[in-house]
Amino acid sequence: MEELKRIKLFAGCSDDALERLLESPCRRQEYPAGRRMLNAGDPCRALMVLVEGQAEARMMGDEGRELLVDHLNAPMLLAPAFLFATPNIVPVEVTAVTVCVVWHINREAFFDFMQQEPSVLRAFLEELSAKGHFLSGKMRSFAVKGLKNRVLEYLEENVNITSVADVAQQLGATRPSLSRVLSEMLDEGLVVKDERGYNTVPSPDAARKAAGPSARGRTCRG
Amino acid sequence: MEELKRIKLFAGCSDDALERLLESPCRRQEYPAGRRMLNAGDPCRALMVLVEGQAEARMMGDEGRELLVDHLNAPMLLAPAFLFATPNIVPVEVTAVTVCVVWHINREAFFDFMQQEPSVLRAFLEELSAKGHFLSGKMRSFAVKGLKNRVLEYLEENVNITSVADVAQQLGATRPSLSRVLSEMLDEGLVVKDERGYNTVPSPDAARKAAGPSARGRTCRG
DNA sequence: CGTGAATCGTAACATTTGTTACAGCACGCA
DNA sequence: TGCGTGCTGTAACAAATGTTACGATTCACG
Repeated sequence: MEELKRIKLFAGCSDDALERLLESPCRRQEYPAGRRMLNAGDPCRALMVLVEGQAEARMMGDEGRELLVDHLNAPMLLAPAFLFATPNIVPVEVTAVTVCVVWHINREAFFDFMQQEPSVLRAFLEELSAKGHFLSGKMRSFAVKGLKNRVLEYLEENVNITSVADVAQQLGATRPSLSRVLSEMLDEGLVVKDERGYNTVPSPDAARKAAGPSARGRTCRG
Repeated sequence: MEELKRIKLFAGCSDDALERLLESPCRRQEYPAGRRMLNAGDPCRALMVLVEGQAEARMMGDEGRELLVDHLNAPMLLAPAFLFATPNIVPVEVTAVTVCVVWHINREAFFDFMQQEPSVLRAFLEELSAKGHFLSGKMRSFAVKGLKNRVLEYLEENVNITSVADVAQQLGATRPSLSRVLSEMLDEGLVVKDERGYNTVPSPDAARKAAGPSARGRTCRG
């Protein structure tokens, strides 16, 4: 239960309330590194709390395409957005990267628990909303942005690109394509490259200067 | 209040409970056809219930690209997934197609209301989960599917394609591109065209036969 | 019956991204 | 040191999609 108290969802509730929740059918499960914890299409009938370890969420597409959707680092919830969905299935597969510890908490017990604990309800709603924000941002990136703009977005939201192959999976592109685009963006002065990998330019002015006056004010797509 | 009772969210709660909710700061607002009801970037501090009319949710991208994300037909909630989000902003713009009537319900009052009414809490969680499902499905389509597969997916989830220009916006493609792809899919026997527009083939066997033996078992990507 | 608006199909070309293949380079290890 | 391994950059070609433009069709309306 000390494990569970580390997650934001349960930060605001009392110890005995949490203990009462754990009297419902729950289980604590360990997964070895590399083990698949959720398959795409699996039903999701329990609240899954990753309390230890790191995992990855991947989405499979036609023709063998694959997308690394998210890095999951404890403590956090797994697939909270699909717990109360109909049909009650997860669209991603979740794989343990390191050894993982996951609590499975009975859904109906958790529902009653939320109704009694305002802080838990609030936190869970915020969690779902964050997921919605995350997913709509991803959708926006893939639907209405080119690869170059996805690269810029990635560099704004993350740190340097140290592994081109890794980031290519997250951006839904192939490694050679991302490598080529990064080379072009280097020429255009949109990114820089140092011993720590690719990164955004230190100052926007430098970027404009490097790209030349003719490129001023345009977005990067040609 | 009779208007509000038509929505599934409030189907399971008593009349006087709903009346107490409406004693909090609420307002009922009418929008003329064509009026923008939510702008991308707007904060979302009230639960918005579309009780009358039809609207559209659009997402803008760089370089003038635009995506028709969803058709909104009363009765339904507007942007429920962002009500409890931080940052509390909506990523889409919502525009009235016909005259629309929208109730704005105080967020905190609704929060307390959910805590007292299990059926409302359950319905709201299901609503958020459905949104998550919807968004992850969209993301999947755009990230790991080609346009032809998006067309097939659209035809499975919807009716015939009667307006190429309309559907192109929903699929994140240009009208000429979708038109070309539809022509190719006609040749390949993946879709049929009649007086009601494009549609899926009546039976999968017919599709395989039309595409020829060499195409058997392959996904459609050229 | 004409006419203008809207929609559609289509063609030619440009841009983006995928595919495949290969060479360079760093790094660990025998 | 020498060798294999993994990651990267890059080139040449293929496929997918965007861009622009034009003609055909339909349909409401005068």
